[in-house]
Amino acid sequence: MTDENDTRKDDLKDGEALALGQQLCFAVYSVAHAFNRTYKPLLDRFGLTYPQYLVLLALWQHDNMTVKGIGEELGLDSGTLSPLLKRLETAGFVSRTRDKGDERQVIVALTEKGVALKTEAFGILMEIGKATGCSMKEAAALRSALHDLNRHLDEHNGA
Amino acid sequence: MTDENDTRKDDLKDGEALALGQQLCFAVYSVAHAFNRTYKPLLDRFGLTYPQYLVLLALWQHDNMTVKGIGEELGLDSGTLSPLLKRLETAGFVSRTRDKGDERQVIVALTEKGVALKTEAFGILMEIGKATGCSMKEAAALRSALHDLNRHLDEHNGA
DNA sequence: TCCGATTAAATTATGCGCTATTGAAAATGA
DNA sequence: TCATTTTCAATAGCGCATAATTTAATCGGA
Repeated sequence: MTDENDTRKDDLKDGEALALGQQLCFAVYSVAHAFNRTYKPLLDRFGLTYPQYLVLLALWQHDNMTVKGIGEELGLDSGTLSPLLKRLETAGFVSRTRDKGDERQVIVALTEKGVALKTEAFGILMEIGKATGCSMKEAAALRSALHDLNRHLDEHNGA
Repeated sequence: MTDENDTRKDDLKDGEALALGQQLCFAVYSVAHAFNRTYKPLLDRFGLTYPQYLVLLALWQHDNMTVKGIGEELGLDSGTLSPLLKRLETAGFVSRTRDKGDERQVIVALTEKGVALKTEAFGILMEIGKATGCSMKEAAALRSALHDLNRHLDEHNGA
């Protein structure tokens, strides 16, 4: 599959690029699923899904965000977030109120229960870091490589 | 968030483990989405979705697989695959026939159109490898690190 | 042979994610 | 001022992902 007659230097041969792109995207795909499966049993105790947890993570770092702000943070749009946030509201973790100044905007804020969950979740979710089986250094390097990859893909897409 | 009084050696401090696990899982989550967005416009030309493409990739490497076999390859179960394979069948890329020997099993095979797509898709999907912006070496290292991570997470889950 | 257990696939229900559309509120501009 | 454009959120429709249930076929032992 990689026997193309392409002898360019300083660049990927076409076949290699194809094979590698496939392997890389599939590896990312698999790991994303694996993370999901790892988090699920832990989050089930709180009645949370993984993306819901990501939204709470964002709010724990910076409370009172608009839907758009959360979307930019996580790379999601309102079509995904609106129903998700309603479920978080129903579950009592966040409140959704229209901004007085600009009534198009919905401000999402943590409730007391949502703030309390941060402390509660800390102890339980800690084991994920250990489940990765990585040393600090490895994990940091991997995270950095993923950020670079993300940036390149975004450039290729959006630009 | 990381100011725990934990001074263990040779292991992650709790706070660091939490922060890193979060950053790592979020980075993977983001890159998976980014890959999806990158592939989508290319696959749209063939009327394929990303997971459908992954199924075809598996079949291009090894034709005539059972649903279970495909599921093991991709980490998906019949709940995901059954409707997906029906759509691929409707689109004319694969055929689904019961095994003569064991009628519980459904053999998924490429049609002529499905085989032809491999050649056709090659040229178009090649640019993904380049979109990663990685050198061969970087990509290979990243893929390897992801495989390790996947293995660790799987061990942590299934054991 | 018959009965129970196991296996394979499909089905159902819930939730995520994207796109496109809608509708309302703001900002812009003649 | 009034009309156009832009922005933000919500909604509907499609497809993926998982768990739980259902149905059917195979295999094993009495």
